[in-house]
Amino acid sequence: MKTEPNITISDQIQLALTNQIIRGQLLPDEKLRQDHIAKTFNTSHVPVREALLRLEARGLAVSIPRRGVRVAPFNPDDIFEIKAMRLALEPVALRYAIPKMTPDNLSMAKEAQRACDDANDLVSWEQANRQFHSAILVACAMPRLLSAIENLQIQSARHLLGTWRSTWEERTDRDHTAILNAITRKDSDTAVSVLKKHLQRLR
Amino acid sequence: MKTEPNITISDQIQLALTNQIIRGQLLPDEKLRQDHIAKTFNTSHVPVREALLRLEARGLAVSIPRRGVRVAPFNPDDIFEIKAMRLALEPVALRYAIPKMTPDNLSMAKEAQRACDDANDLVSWEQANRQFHSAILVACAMPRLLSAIENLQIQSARHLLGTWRSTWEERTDRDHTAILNAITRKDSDTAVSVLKKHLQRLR
DNA sequence: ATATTGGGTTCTGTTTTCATAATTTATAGA
DNA sequence: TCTATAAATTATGAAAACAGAACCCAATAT
Repeated sequence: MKTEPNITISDQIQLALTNQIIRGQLLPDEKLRQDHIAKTFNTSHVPVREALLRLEARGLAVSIPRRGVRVAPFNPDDIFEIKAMRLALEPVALRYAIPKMTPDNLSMAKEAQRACDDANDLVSWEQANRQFHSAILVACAMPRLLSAIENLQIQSARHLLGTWRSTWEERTDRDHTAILNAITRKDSDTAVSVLKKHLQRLR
Repeated sequence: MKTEPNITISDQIQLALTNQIIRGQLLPDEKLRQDHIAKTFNTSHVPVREALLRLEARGLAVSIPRRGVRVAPFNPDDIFEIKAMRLALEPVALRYAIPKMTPDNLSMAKEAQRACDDANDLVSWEQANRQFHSAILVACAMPRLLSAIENLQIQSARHLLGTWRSTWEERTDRDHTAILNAITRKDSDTAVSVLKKHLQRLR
C-alpha cells in the first residue's frame, strides 16, 4: 500500500517555496517570476502560477494582477496582527483539544518538546517549536481552525528566522513543560492561561 | 480615470462561483468540472482551475488531486467550528476597530442596518447582515483578520441560506442597534459582549 | 446475482504556444 | 541635463493541445 503518490507538481513547488520563504532564502518583497521558478523546477510556468496562487492565499505572497507576485512584506503591524490572531485562536483550539487528547497526541507533543530542548540551531528549534504547538492542538479536530493556526505559525516563524537569524542560545522552554503538565492533568484553565502568556511574549 | 480594469478572468469566475455556492445554486458535494465551467464562461479550463484553487483556499470547495473538486460539504461539526472561530475572531477585531472607527465607518454600518430592517427576503437580508458585520470591523485595519472573518461569514451565510431557504419573517435586529449604540459611545466592553451573545445565537 | 476484467470515455494536470500588458532601453525634444 | 516619447524586451494571463489517471459500462468469470 503506497502513500499518496497523488502529489501534484504545483504542490511540490508550493512546499519548496514555502520553506524558502520561511527560512529567508527568499526575502520580503522579492519578485517571484513564473518562468524563472519554472526553470529551476524543470516545469512549465502553469504549475508555478498555481503554487503562487496558493502562497498568496496563505499570506506568504502578494500578487498584483498583471504585475506579478512578490514575497509578502513584513512590517510591525503585520507582526502585531499575527500575534493578535494567534492569541485569539490558539487558546480556543487548545480548550477544545484537551478533552479529546489521545496518548498518541501527548507523546507527539513530548517528542517535539524534547526536540526543542535538543536543538542547537535556530532553524531546527523553530521546526520543533512549530511541531509542539501543532501537536497540542490537533486533537480539537477542527480543520479550518488548525490550518488557520498553522499559517499564522508559519508567518511567526518567518519573522523569527528573519530577525534573529544568527543568534542562538540554548533554551529550555518552561512554558512548554508547564503546558504539557497541565494537559496531562486535564487542567484546561491553566494550560490555556500559560499558552496565552507564552504567546503574549511573542514579538 | 478607470476603475480596476485589472480584473482577471479567474477572478470573475471565482466571484460568480462564490455567489452560486452561497446561494445554494451549487449544492454541497456537487462536482465542479473544469471544462463544464469553462464552457459556461467561454474560456479555457486554466482560469477555471485557478478559480477553483482559490475557492478551496477559502473553504468553499474541496479538492482531491486528480479526482476533481467539489463544493465543500456541510455537517454539524463544520457549523460548530465556524461559530467557534467567529466567536474567537470577531470580538478581537471589534475591540481593535472601535477606537479607530471613523464617522464614515459608522454611517456605513447604520446604512447596512437599515438595509437589514428593510429587507423583505432572506437573500437580501443576508447580504445586508454581512455588510453590517464587516462595516463595524473594517476600522481595525488588520487585513488577514478581516479576510479570515469574511470567509467565515460567507460560510455562515451559506449555511443560513441553505437551511432556512424559504422561510422569511421580517425582523428588527435588536443586537445590531445595541452594538451600534455601544460603538457610538465608544463603549467597547458592551459592544463586544453584545456581539458575543449575538454570535452565540448562531446555529 | 455478484465480482472482475477490459476497453472506451471523460477529466485532470501539464506543456506548448500565443496575445497583450508592463517594463526597460533607446531616442528625440526642451 | 532632464523629460517625454517610441521601440524593444520581458512577463503575465489565457488558449490550445496533449498525456495519463480516473471513471463508466459492458462482457465475462465465479
